Amino acid sequence: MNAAPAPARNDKSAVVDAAMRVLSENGLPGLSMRRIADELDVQVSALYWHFPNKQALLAAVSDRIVGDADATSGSEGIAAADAEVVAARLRDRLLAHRDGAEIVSSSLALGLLSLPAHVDLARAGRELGLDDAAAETAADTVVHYVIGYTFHEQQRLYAAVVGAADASVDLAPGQVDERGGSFDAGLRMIVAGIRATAGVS
Amino acid sequence: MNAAPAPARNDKSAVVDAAMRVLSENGLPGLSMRRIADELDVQVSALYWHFPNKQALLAAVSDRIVGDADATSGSEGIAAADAEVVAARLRDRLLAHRDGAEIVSSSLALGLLSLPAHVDLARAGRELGLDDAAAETAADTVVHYVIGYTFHEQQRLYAAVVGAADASVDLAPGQVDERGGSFDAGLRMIVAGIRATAGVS
DNA sequence: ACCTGAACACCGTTCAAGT
DNA sequence: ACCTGAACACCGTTCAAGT
Repeated sequence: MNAAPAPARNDKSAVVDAAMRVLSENGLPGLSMRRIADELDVQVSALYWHFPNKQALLAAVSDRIVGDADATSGSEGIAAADAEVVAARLRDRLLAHRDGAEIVSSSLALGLLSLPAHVDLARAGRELGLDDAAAETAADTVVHYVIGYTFHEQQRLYAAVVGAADASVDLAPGQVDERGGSFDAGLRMIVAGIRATAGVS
Repeated sequence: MNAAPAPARNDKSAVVDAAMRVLSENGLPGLSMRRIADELDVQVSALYWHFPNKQALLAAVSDRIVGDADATSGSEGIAAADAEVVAARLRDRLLAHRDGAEIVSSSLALGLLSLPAHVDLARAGRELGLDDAAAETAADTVVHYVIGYTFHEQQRLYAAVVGAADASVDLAPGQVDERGGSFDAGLRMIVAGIRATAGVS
């Protein structure tokens, strides 16, 4: 008999959905609690029922970016993807969302995010013959490289867009070019180092 | 005959000095234009005579952190420091300033900062036998690693300090430990990769 | 369980005007 | 050349209160 339409209340994941929409339209600088609230037709304070603070919400956004629960990480049954493939996949995910690398970078640094890719990378390292500690180090190294490189790249992309519309990028000392293949070249260097450390012939 | 005490007007470097002081006392989150202005006993708007915006001021702070003009970079006369030494030196500089890695990371991503260490790293790569493009890639790779690792580390340090005084770090899923030697291990892996790529025996 | 309304203590940036 | 004063359009967070 409860007839009233129950005016569409939100849950955690609806809030994250809204945040993803705001992110893709406004970027990280425009991703404010107020804009997210507006997207949901709700007061800002309502968001604080779902998340204790903005960083926690950003961590949930980060989870979504790197793939929280779906089929990216092949767990253990699947044939082990090698480090290069895992790294490239992580990069694609970061690039698929505006300012993805920066958001993930800060959630990770704050210890609010665990990366599925990190697990896969450590496993790949062990399969190459590294011991557990060295495999963790190798995974950290690759993750730092991927995020650092992609962060840098996304900022440049944004600056180029602004610059094209704005024509005032005289501050930056140039080279908006840089080969996309440069990512792969650096990645191959790191993987070569991992192999060398593991003593693979 | 101009007698009046000329009430201590500031220049660019005095503004950066003040910013460095505010940074070391309040960290990056507390580094606001208003606090810098207060440190100088000046109105906020006065800062905009010296710098067009906050990012430009942060770039000047970054220059200071990584060593803008002094004797860090051995230019060409001096015996070439190897990549590991250059990287360790960069890390020390970042660690020497609160939130140093994060500040430098964003200035770098925005293209507002050029790293003396990058030049040294590229030279080290060429000396190992890499061609110019590969040497640039190697330098980028090392820089991304050093900044990413140190950023992560500084955030953990801060979280640990806050957590100790605050006892509310239940958000972070643990491991504030992590060996300091892990940085060197990762760095050695990358350098091994550079050597392998260069084909050194 | 989920939200409103209002407030607090801040932000970066601009601009006319002063000396 | 360097700064003031005042304003504009924002922020994240808290909290009593509502349903």
